[in-house]
Amino acid sequence: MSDLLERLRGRGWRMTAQRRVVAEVLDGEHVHLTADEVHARAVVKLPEISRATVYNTLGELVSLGEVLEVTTDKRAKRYDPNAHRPHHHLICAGCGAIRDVHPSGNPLADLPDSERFGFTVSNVEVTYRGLCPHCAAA
Amino acid sequence: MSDLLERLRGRGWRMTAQRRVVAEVLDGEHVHLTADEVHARAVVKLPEISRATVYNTLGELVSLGEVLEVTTDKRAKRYDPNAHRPHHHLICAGCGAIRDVHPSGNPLADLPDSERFGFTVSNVEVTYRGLCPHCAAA
DNA sequence: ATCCCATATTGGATAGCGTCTAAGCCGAGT
DNA sequence: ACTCGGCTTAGACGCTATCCAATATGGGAT
Ligand SMILES: [Mn+2]
Ligand SMILES: [Mn+2]
Ligand SMILES: [Zn+2]
Ligand SMILES: [Zn+2]
Repeated sequence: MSDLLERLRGRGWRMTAQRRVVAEVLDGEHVHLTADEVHARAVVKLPEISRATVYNTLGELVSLGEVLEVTTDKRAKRYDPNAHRPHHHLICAGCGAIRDVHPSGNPLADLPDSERFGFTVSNVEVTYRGLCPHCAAA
Repeated sequence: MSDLLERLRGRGWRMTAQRRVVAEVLDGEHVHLTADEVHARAVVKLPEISRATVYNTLGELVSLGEVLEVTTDKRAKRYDPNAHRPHHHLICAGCGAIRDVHPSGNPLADLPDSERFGFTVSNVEVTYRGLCPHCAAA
């Protein structure tokens, strides 16, 4: 993701201060931030950036395949900068902590043709749920 | 799910016209309805039922393990009456159609200890995405 | 059959998250 | 420097879900 700005420029993106700052926030920590969390961090570097622009930019990054959306519940969507290494997620039901995980095996191969109903299946998301060590102790 | 009312009564549920109607709606079609879709169908049989009661009842059925919540995107949660036979979901990115699927293999077993980070992992959801035959043709 | 009250229901207010719009701004090619 | 199509902005808006205080009722007790 470090050369994200180069790739985006190469795709004809007009480079603006706002887009640069959003990209920097995502590049900074490999965590799963909500749009408002991204906005809060962006405001530190560019105080006048608006929520709408953060939403717009995140949406574009998702369309370009540079960032993944993670929808784990009915609260805010989260944005995952780790789009280039396939992985799944492990979520604590107590505190909401999210960890990247890399299971062995390929769930796509586990779906037989007879269970595909003629669909063109292109993608699979696996979400493990449980309790983190801290929440399990409580 | 046909003896759902019996099971609920056995658990000390106070039986009301509203709860009966919500249960009947879920029992009727094995599809994945939103809360408002459940409400729309319930109103046909009990015109004065409120949205709040539908939300309350669905939440209770989820707590009791009789119905599952399916969160596939940032639109409305869907309620799955097929809670007693484990399965996963296949979703069309075009029209949003949802199908139950039964993959072979067990994704829980595919998550090695080294990828569990001390979590107590209790549950796994798999969501396949693609295009249904109709949307793939368009 | 009637009473009673803990529990359920109700409509409307409220909140969270995201999208949209109209007006002004600005990057970058010329 | 000029120009213009794309970008940004603030705030309005929409959808989904929850909360609330007032009212109604299921069903055990009498
Ligand atoms: Mn991730
Ligand atoms: Mn299902
Ligand atoms: Zn936790
Ligand atoms: Zn479709």
